[in-house]
Amino acid sequence: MARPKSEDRRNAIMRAATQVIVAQGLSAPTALIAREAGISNGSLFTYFDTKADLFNQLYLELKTEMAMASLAGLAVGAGSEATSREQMFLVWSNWMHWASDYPQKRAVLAQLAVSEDMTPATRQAGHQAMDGLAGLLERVRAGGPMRDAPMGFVVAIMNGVAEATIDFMAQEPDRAELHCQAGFDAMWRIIG
Amino acid sequence: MARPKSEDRRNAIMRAATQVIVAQGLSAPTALIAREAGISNGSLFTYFDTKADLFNQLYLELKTEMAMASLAGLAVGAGSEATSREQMFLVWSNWMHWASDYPQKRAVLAQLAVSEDMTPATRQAGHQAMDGLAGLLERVRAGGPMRDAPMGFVVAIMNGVAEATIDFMAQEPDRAELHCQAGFDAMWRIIG
Amino acid sequence: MARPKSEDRRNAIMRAATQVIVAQGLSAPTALIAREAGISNGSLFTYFDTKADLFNQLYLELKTEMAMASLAGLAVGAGSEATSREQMFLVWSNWMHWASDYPQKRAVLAQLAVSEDMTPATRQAGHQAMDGLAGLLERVRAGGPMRDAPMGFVVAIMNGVAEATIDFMAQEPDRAELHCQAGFDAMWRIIG
Amino acid sequence: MARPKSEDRRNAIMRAATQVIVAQGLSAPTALIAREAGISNGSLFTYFDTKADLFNQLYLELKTEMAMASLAGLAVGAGSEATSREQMFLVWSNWMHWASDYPQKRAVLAQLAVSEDMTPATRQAGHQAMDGLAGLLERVRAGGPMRDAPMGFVVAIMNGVAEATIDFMAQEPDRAELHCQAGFDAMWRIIG
DNA sequence: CATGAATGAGTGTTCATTCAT
DNA sequence: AATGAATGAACACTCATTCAT
Repeated sequence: MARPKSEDRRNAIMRAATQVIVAQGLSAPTALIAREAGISNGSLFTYFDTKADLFNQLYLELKTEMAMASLAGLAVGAGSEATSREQMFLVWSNWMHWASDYPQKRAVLAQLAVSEDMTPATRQAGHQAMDGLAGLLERVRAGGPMRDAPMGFVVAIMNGVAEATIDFMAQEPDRAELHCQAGFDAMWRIIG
Repeated sequence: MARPKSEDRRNAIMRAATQVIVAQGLSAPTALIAREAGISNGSLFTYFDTKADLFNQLYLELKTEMAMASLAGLAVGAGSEATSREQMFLVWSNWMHWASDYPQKRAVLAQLAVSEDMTPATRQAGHQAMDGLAGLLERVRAGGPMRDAPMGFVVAIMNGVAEATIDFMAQEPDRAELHCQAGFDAMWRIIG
Repeated sequence: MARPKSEDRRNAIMRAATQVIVAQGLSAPTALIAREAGISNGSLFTYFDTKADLFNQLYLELKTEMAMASLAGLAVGAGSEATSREQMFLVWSNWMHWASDYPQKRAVLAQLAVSEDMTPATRQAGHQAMDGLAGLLERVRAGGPMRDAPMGFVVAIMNGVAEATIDFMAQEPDRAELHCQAGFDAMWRIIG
Repeated sequence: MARPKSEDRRNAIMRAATQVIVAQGLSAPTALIAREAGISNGSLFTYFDTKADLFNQLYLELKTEMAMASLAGLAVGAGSEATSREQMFLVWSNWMHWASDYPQKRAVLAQLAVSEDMTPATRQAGHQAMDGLAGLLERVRAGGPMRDAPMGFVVAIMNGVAEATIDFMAQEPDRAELHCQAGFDAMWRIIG
């Protein structure tokens, strides 16, 4: 089958896109991304049909990575001893630290999230990446002050608090853990 | 440089820019904005040096308008009889309803806020528009659970909750007042 | 009204397009046409929406010019003393000599005629340019051996003979008049 | 260079090229031709050095096929009983019907004939394919009204009439035979 | 100051051809 | 020889900005 499409190259493009978007925004030329990835400009299009396609896939990949990191260590079964609050804190902490550890990825994710050319399908798939959290969050909400609010509203607020927390952890790295905890407390006061 | 003869024309451009950005995003051509404003494409540049300049000024104008609307009816002196919570709710309610009444302006504001070409100066000035709230917010925070967190963090979280609330008021207009109240309660639980 | 769109520039583009197409064919870059016309590449698109648009207009212009030249001196009224044959020869002679005098225009016309991006509307309009000939040709056909063939067939054959004649006039310029006459005789034997 | 292993593959490419050119014109991608032929895009270039090479060979092949079909049944020796007119009509009829039977091949031939990248050598060879007709045509011309015109001129005119006839046979299939005859009559009136 | 034509750098994408497998 | 990924030149068209009128 001749030279097979290389997973390495695909990843290199993703990595290059992330860096270039951080530096230049979403309007960065595809040619620059290609160069950064060490391939020819034409080659980019054997891996992604269009620039928008690349962006959609990049969004999904980053979102999925973030979700996986956030959900790490979360017991899926019912037999867990941990309280909801403890579980929630685990997720929150994972989330915040992933964002702190990969500020570029998080920045690009934020830009892509508001980009015009994210497909509805992509957004849909992005939400699903967080599905592992759904049950837990549902249980928490049901017993808290927002029990009557729509789930989407709760999620949106949680996201808002999370974004703010991440920003401040980045702004004051020395007090990152403090902010992480403060953000969680705030969030918990809302829904827990 | 711009030495506008007509304030009307400047306003027309601002209004046109808002509409066009809603429809096409920030990459909308200046020529389209000019046409929508009923002027020639060249004329736009006698009112704004560059496209980025227009965007910066538009951002400031919208942000200021939002701030003015939010702060309406807020007693500036210390002699007010209203409690902090009551004052805060007034601001919150004003804010939410401005956003509901002018969804286009709010949408554009949101896009501009994350745009690469907002200058630091613009962002700075944008914050100042909210200065009228500073004292009140300071007082509230000082007595609440986030008394040890930096002010910016509190503001950021409040913004996050506000954005989520606005979105849901728009999504379910019939239950807008409910969501407005729920959003406020959430916010108050965090800082109040 | 600021600098008005200049007819001179438009003509310069048409002329440049003709030359460039002769040299490079229809796949010639628009940038080259622009350069040849002494304008910037962007300017070309203020006069023509697309490359195809330019080609359509060029086709029409050349076809019209050819038609005008061919019909020159043809009496339109019924009072003409000239026989049909004489009138027909006049047209034929005009036609052949226009093609001989402007070989580039004729060559470009031939290329455009078979181009994929000639609009049906353009072809339609192109036919109309020859309308002045319709009545005469109709009369000639009605009295000749092809009286029962569709008019379009007659026209097509006439065109075929004309093309062959033009080619040979160009190939042997010294005997151009001879070939012109021979071509006419051939044509006349078919339809006259 | 091409050292084809399989004549079948070569033919498949030729066939595919014909179909694709009909659908998309000469600017059709080689990759599409390859896919249509059931081979990889790279393989195409082991059979043909360049796209232009493929087109030249395709032209020759089609032209030769058309010539073979046209000359079928034509007695080569001098002993034939048939008159020149009868022989000529046989050729004409063969020609017209080949074009009617293989409209795609004929359409592609027409496109290639005016293509920029037909080499002089190819055109030369194309003419030779018709050599079998030369003697007959020569004899006809010598006794007809075009006896003084160059042979090439006669051929060109005959081609022109033929093209027109083919077009009309295709346009009105019901009256194809009529047009075939009418076309021949016209042609014969010119040279016979 | 208003107009809108002029400018030309910039960009996503295509595609003939090459070459590693 | 066959495959199909890699290459990179090419190109139509856009658009912020300038400038002649």
